[in-house]
Amino acid sequence: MTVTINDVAQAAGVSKGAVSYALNGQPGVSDDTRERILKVARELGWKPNLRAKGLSSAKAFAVGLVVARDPKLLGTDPFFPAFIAGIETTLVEHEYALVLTVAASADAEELGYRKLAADGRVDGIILTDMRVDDSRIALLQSLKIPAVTLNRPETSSPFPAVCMDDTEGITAAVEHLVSLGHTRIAHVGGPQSYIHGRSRRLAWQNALSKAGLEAGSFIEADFTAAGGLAATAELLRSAQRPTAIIYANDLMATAGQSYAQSLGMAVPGDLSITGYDDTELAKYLNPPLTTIPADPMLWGRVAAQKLLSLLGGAPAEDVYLPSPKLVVRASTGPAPTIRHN
Amino acid sequence: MTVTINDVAQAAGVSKGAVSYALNGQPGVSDDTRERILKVARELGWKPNLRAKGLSSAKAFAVGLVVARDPKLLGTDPFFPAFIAGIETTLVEHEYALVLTVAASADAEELGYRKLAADGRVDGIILTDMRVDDSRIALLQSLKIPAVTLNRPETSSPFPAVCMDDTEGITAAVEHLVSLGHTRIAHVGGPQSYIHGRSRRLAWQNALSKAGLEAGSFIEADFTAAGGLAATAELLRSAQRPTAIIYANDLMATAGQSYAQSLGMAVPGDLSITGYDDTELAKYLNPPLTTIPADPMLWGRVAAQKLLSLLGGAPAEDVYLPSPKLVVRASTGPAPTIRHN
DNA sequence: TATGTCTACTGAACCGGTTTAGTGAGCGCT
DNA sequence: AGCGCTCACTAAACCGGTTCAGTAGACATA
Repeated sequence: MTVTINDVAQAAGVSKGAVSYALNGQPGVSDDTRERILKVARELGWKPNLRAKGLSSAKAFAVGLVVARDPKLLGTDPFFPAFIAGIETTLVEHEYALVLTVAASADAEELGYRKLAADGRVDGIILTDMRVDDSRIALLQSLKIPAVTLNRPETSSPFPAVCMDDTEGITAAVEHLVSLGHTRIAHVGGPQSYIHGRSRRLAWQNALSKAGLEAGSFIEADFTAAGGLAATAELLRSAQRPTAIIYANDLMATAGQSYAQSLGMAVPGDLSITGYDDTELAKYLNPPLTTIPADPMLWGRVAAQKLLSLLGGAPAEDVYLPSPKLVVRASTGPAPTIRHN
Repeated sequence: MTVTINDVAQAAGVSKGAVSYALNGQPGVSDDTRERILKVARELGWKPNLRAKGLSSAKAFAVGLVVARDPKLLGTDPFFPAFIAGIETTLVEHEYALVLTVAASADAEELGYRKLAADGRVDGIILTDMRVDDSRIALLQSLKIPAVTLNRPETSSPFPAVCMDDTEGITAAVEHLVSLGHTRIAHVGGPQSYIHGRSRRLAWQNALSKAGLEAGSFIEADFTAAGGLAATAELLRSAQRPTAIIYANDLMATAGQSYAQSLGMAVPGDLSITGYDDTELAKYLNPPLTTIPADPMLWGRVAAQKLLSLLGGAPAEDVYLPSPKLVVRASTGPAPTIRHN
């Protein structure tokens, strides 16, 4: 049936061991013999059996990703698909596979990691959506499974981090709005338990104070359209109605924009809006959305590279990716001169 | 270190074989012995080694999914994430894992399937986005790997199909628009090389003729926002400008709606719009989008169930899921009485 | 009592690789 | 010539399960 290492050994007139050495580039065979073995293997069309390799070398040749999201909301998340595509571009080059787990609850998430480890499904894991005080770091340490994190967590982590600074983009958004004359710039953020939820809020806050403006209104939402709408409604209802809102992602921004328009407000005439992610839809909205690209493909590609090199024994050094730059479109404009409230 | 079957055998005072029989519920051991072995295994905290199991039983305990999409557009696809989540809900219950491959080109896609098979990474595969004359069916047959397909392909396929009829929803959309007085109902479809691209167009076409209307304008787009916009532009430019457009997915509908609005048209005053998918964003748009839910979660769950039962030796019978019903929102309304063209 | 059958189990082969221990040949050195 | 060393390779153990062939003992049957 399928050709095994034994067939190759027999055909080449050597032992299994010699074949193994020859094919793994290890010493123990002469150059002549090695070449002969390789030739025979090629002729026979031999492919190492991954399962056998895995058993004897205690490796899985796969990396894992656990996506913890409400499955109903997962479809609207522009990050993961592209992120996974990025991971894949690296993995295919190294004969690795991606094992994906989706977890709906925190318990399921932990179980997901435990199972991947216990079953030896993966050799390493990519941790995304880092949280403040993230318990997964200790978990993976106790499971003795290597990992890389997206951005460096605040708690000490032995795992290398692949970092992409989001403060620069948010800061640029604030400065852009300030230059347009806005003074009431609100922020609709993601959950503050996520470090990217926090860092975006802090960047917004700092940029405001740097511009000499008083603290703006902040509402903690949840990255969903529903949450973005609710937050927007609350902001527009308030006495100190903002003239611009910086959203922590495009989805909330889009929902907010639609909501404002449904109230009869003009965007950007009455309200300027910025998002984060630069989803494909952003430039096709009416008006097109000013936003900050997240480049999840690149992030995935580099994270996988880092993980593989870590598995290969490389030191656990952080990687820094270029900060994404603000993309200005038509959802931001000069601050209204006449106040509507 | 980790406890193996040998440890259990030794502790229970029996042979490896007996332990294997006992733990797999196979005959060959008495009830007394079986119970004793199970007890010892439990006490020792034994977990079968998946790699060893895989090697000796020639199974991977995993199923595969190859997603063929332009990675840049993948993020906007609401289908896959939820579909994958659905698959997962089934797999976790059966100790199976999901191996995900992302392919950017047709070549990469075929290579993806070949690799999954050659490496024995998976025991079965779920085929999505079925195409007219889909070469993957023959490919998987030649690779001797079981599969299930989403909807039944037109070419003969030995694989069970998990079917969700989309014609009923599209038909309902046409009828809904007809009842609102529309007579020029256009369709912006997906690539006609996909069976769901075709079936939606045919459903639209048939519903029109059934309503006694003349054939409407059809434009083949590509399920992307850019494509939706371009198609909409073309339709609105034409002499026979439609008063309603049925889009094959929400993304194109959203882009089309924004475009029409940017031209100063009112939705639904001047133009009624329907989508397909019922993405989370749909109900938060301005106006909220009339659309047809796709329920990818359910689809994924059932597809995985079907695949696992197929792997278990069950016969390859098709499964039929309930047809999704049209969700009417504010993007559809009475046909304009005064023509703008 | 001799024979056959069944049950309950053992020992070993097997899956297809990796790795370790061991061996014979060839070589340099004294 | 004799010693030790390295090189190139083999045989076998090993990873941790499954499964097949064989066997001892209990029991029924003629």
